[in-house]
Amino acid sequence: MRRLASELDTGPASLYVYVRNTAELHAAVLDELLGTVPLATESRRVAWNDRIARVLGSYTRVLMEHPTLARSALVTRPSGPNYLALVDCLLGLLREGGVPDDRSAWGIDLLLLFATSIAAEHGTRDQADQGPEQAFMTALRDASSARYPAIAALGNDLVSGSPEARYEWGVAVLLAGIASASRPAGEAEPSMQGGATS
Amino acid sequence: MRRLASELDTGPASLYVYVRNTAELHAAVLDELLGTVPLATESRRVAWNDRIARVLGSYTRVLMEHPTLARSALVTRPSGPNYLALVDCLLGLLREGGVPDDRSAWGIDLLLLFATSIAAEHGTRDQADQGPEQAFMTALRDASSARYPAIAALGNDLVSGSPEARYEWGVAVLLAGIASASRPAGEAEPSMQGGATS
DNA sequence: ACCTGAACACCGTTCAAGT
DNA sequence: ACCTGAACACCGTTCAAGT
Repeated sequence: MRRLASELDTGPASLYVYVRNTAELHAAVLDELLGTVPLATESRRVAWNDRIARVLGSYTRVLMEHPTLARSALVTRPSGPNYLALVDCLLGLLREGGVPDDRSAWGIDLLLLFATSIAAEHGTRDQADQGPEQAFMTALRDASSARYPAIAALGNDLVSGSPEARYEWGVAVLLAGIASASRPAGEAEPSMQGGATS
Repeated sequence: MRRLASELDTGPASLYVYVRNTAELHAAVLDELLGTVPLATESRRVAWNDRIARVLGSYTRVLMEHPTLARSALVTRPSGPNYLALVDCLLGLLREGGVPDDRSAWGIDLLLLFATSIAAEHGTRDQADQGPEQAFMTALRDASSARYPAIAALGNDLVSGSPEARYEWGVAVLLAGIASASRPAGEAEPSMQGGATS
């Protein structure tokens, strides 16, 4: 807020004429950036999974370059026009892939949550402290096989693979799971003791 | 920092003798809290998926009650003894379910990322402003069918279901996907142009 | 009516100075 | 050697006062 204000040569108070708080500012900026992600309406002759992976990848890349926005998007769900267009595009691709409507409705949340949280996690490390992911990795490597037998048994598998390969695999896992896991029955109409309503 | 310091009747500077920064403090507190999650070694005669869902649910519940820690865990990957015990337990359950080692090695990350980010997202809303999830939901409902055809086509499916039902389904999706999506070949040894190493 | 200076109530972190 | 008061450099948000 203060940085933006001084960039605009005013006091921070002036911003509150246009925006209610930081969350709303973040949401507005993010939606503006989302205007740049290409929605895969162009590419023909590409499998629907790959087109989803591509669109989701663009979204992830935008958030990766702006980790603050990713973290913000995680707590304040975006709902700007460009975000809705992204959702619409992904829903269309899932339908194209023959995923049943009720499954893609919930599945879209999973895909976007995954992309957003990966970006919030891995987003540009400011310092050269190489991140705490590495600390976790070495903790896994050094884990005593007496106390943590399963970790020790897995060995190098746990720390293998580039972040990119893991990301791609995550998307594949979600798509496979969304296509195969059926939704619980009787959730269309919330029950009398329902949780989401009111 | 300052709040904890004044709780301890000192200046905030004193804390830096025991802890390097806020992230490290958060990690230490979280690991302490994780000491309370019951690791499913007890329950016999329950399907492995359900036992995973149960353990992951306990983890999620802890984070839900401490949203700040959830957000912190998302950017600074925990690596304390109790977190490692949780990872070890989940790996054991996946193996018990017959999931191949290389898949469960990467799958564990997906499960924990999902739980952590759900908690960061839904964690105790401080105010009574009912959260921005609701704003997104109504945005979906009001989406013009001309601009967002796929959203309009899905209709009520998009906004159906309690958060709990969606969470449970998310875990099911991940487990189904992890079991079915094979890992990309040739990732065990990073290639010469590999990304994770160095 | 529209904008904003100045203040309020906070943060995390550092470091020189104390015991 | 171990601890810490006080300061530094920031935040987001509000509101009375200005034009």
